[in-house]
Amino acid sequence: MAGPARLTRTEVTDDAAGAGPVAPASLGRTPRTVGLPTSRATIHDVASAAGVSRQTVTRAMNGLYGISETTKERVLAAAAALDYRPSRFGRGLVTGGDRQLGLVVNDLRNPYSPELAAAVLGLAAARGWDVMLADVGLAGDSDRAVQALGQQTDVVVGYLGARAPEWIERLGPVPVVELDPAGEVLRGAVRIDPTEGIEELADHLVRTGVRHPVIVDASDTGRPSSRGRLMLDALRRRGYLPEVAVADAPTSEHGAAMAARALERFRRVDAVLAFNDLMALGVLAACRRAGVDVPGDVRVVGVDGLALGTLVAPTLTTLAVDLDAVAREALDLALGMLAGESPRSGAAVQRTVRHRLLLRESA
Amino acid sequence: MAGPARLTRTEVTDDAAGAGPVAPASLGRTPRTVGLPTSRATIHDVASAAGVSRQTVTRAMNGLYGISETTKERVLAAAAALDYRPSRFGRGLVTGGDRQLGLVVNDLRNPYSPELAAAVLGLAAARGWDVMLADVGLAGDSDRAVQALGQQTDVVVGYLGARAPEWIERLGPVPVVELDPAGEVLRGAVRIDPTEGIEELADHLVRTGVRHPVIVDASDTGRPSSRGRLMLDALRRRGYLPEVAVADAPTSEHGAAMAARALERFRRVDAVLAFNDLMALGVLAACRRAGVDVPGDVRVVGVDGLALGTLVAPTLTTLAVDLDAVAREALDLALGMLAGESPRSGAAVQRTVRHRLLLRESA
DNA sequence: CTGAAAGCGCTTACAG
DNA sequence: CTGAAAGCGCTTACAG
Repeated sequence: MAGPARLTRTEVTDDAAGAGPVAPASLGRTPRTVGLPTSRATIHDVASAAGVSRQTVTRAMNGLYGISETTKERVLAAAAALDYRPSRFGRGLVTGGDRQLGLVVNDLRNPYSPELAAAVLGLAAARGWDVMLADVGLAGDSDRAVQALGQQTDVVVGYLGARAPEWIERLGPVPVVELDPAGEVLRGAVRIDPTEGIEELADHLVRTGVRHPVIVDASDTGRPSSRGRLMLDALRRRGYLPEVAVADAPTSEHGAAMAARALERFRRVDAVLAFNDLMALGVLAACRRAGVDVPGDVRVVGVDGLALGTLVAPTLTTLAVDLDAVAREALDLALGMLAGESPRSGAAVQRTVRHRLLLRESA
Repeated sequence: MAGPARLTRTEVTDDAAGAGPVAPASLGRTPRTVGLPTSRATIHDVASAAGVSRQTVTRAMNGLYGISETTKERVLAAAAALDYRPSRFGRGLVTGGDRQLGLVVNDLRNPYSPELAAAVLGLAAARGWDVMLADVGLAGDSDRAVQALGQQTDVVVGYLGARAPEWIERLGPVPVVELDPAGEVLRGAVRIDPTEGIEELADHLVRTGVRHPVIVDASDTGRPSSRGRLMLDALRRRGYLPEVAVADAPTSEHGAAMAARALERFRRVDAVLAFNDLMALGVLAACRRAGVDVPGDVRVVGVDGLALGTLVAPTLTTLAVDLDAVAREALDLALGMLAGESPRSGAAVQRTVRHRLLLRESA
């Protein structure tokens, strides 16, 4: 595999600027019309340029009735000449503006995030909402990103993780719907509950004759995750004594490494339950390298139900979460909070979406 | 593989509302304080509730100097009691507000989109910009989505595809930077040019002794894409006579289907160049099913450089795009246009980022 | 068909 | 430390 080579070679073929001498600071902005202010044109500028009043400009710009074709054209021409763009603030102040939804994801590079975002975006678009996105895994200053989101939007939905209490405090009165909350629910939340799915899975393992399952877990505390503990419980109740390995991050690399070690140490392993699909993909890779057949020798199961799981061979059996349902419940909750059903100091409110066993080829 | 089972079972454990009798319409919103208007509280409401003037409220809310601790506390208490949130429009009108970047992606479920979005988001966050996202592949009404984006943001960046001219027209004076433009550049654009990468790739195929390459292309016109034609040219100039198959969408399924057919019809195929990584992943799957070894029997190459390509076996050789560079050039261009370097009627402006051969295991 | 007035909710000088 | 005034850029009634 090639190393991280420098990929960039950028050629600039900038047709417009950069050729002539540098203009003095006061002329830094190309003046479109002599004598015009350098800042953005306002409705006022257009009105005086076209020789009409401000509300005539409004009529022309917004295609309203009650304006003659000729004045309309004159106004539009003036607007175009001035590069006029109505201010979203001026307009929003009087119209109320579009509803805006702030979506917090943890890392867009983790394939789970875009699948969730797609679900939220689709639903939001259908309702005429705009969506502002913040990635707290990517942003250097995630505090600022979250705060900005709160200021620019009507409601915030997303993965707040361990810092939820702090961020919710910072967000103040903004309605917040946490997705898959880690701790206590302060405002609104959509829980994603694997309990039943794990029971289904455990039954499936028994049914298919698995004898020595292993759990490849992940958590940043070093101790098993709650999901991992549920898996362990479900297996123990069925008479299994599974090993549990805990990685400090749920990446495919960690999944591969832990699976490789498990295969080496416990020759009789015949099933691996991974914390999520990404780790399970790593497990599949490790099996391949070790010459272990999946699902013949070892069954492999992930959690999340990513589309990604259908692109590999064998395709990945998984505890799937219906992200459209998560998005639906989240927006529904958010709308309710916005309407005042659960004010700031009101009781927390939550919904639950359950994982479901999605049998594909790997188990 | 399991069919599209219904994944959702949603249980509502809504703690707050829905228990008591339905309130009459006029009381639909829980009144926090008797006699208060049902709409959102304004700075005015807080001022009169706290018995101070509006700018004292501003001071308290924004943590400014020149306010006594006691009045500050009183104001903050009143604000909390009223669930007061400063209006983004009122504030934006006077402060100018945060810069906002509108990002247009084509389909968040295609792994290319989130990788691009992550790059743009990271850069935007570093500069203190907010990002609004529109998915024109997902949105029912993509026209509305694009227009809304133009109204709410300072600049629009993204994949406009075939409808670019129409949307740019609709966006009016909003600075627009197209990514990988399909047609003529009307405003600003970052081109992604595979020419050199394809030459590199063709040389690599010659060097590794490939004799019978096949191109698995995609385009919605039925005719080869420009990328496909470049591949064909490069191979012909080296004495190859490659078959070209054109799918109507660049999906892994199509990649698999076309590869399967090619492997069946042309037994001597020893390399497949796919339109993109997603198709190449399908090609890998088809090879596996056909019992064909990659890269031993057939070499497989994609285009894009998705992280996904490292999760499969063998890992995918690809013509990679440096999306951080794309994002950087796009924001740079956008900033320039915003500063007035390329006004509406000015010359179009563009940059170029080149693909680069990224050798992994599959070729 | 067009314009003078009022006001949306906030902040920024400026007085006191 | 606090408030009266002005104004940000727009639209919505209301007159003419």
